[in-house]
Amino acid sequence: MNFWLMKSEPEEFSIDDLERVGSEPWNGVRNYQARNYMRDGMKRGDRVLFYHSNCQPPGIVGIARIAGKARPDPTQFDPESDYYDPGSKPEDPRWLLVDVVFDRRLRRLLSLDELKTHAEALGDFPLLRRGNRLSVLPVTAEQWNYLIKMEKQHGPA
DNA sequence: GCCAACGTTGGC
DNA sequence: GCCAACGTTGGC
Repeated sequence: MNFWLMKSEPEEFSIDDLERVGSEPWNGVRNYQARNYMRDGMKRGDRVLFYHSNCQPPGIVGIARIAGKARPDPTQFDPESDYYDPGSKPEDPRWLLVDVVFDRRLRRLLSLDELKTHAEALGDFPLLRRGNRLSVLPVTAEQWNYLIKMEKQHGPA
């Protein structure tokens, strides 16, 4: 089993939305590296840290699971979609999605600010890398366990 | 709203 | 294949 962090802007799709719908096709990923993580790295049952980005405060808010292996993202073939890609052929889809299933909310927000204060313990945590903009990031088992321990402790004042 | 970081595009 | 221009992300 692998661990991941996936970003979402809560104004677009929040952990509340995921809890309500239960499962969401993660469409619209149009970055090759993120696609490759989904295609090559994700399997049914993988665990996901659900991260709220571009909001105040940004941070990890919940946990989700991956429902199954990546499949073609239908929005790439829809001319009406913001994610339409006229260069992608149905017989050779360029873009993939995975289905993300709600697991639970965190007991408390693990804010980006707080995560930064644990940068040393987290080691090379991709979210904290300078200039990182990827919406799908790998997380190690050690980082996962550390973050879950953080969740169970009291946060900063 | 600003802007640093960085991916993509397209002219050459 | 280089690289300048441009677009997007996302924290601040």
